[in-house]
Amino acid sequence: MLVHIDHEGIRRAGCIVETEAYVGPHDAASHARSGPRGRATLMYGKAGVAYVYLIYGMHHCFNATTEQDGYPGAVLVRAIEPVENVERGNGPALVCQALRIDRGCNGVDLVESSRLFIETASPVADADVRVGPRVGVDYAGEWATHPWRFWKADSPHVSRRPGTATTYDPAMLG
DNA sequence: GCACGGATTTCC
DNA sequence: GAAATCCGTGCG
Repeated sequence: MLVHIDHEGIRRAGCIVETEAYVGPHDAASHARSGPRGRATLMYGKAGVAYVYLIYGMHHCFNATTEQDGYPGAVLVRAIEPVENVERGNGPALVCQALRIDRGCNGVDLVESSRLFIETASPVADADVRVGPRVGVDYAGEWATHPWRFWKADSPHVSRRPGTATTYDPAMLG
């Protein structure tokens, strides 16, 4: 569950039901593809940090950094199931809109922070996880076909996109 | 310095 | 199917 407490102390939260992984310097779909510069610098830093960026000049996307310090990685939160003071969050930009997350949250340590963090609430069983190609990264060639999008089966809160679904196999993760 | 396009959403 | 709308990246 992703939790954000805004400037007025209002707590908003939702269970994460859809994510995408962006891993490694060679992932052509990742912002880290151009090296540890600019906004992607955070992806090269330590894990557990909020990476929030502006997309299409008007929408925000929230990521949590992953992997070891020096090796780039992040998980994009694409959808949440409303839990507290949230109406809808079926899409990366809508997640940020619903939780009032913007670039002011960029760089926040999700482990240490008391205003933006992730809680383990009701984990999704492996059997309910669906896997497919990432969305909106067709420009990335072969990397666009990697099955690095994960969502909760039959959840009405995942972003509405046509997607080839396979079941999740924990062994597939290297 | 400047042109180009995007990890999206919404409306025609 | 296309617009809305900034900023990082790439190239000069």
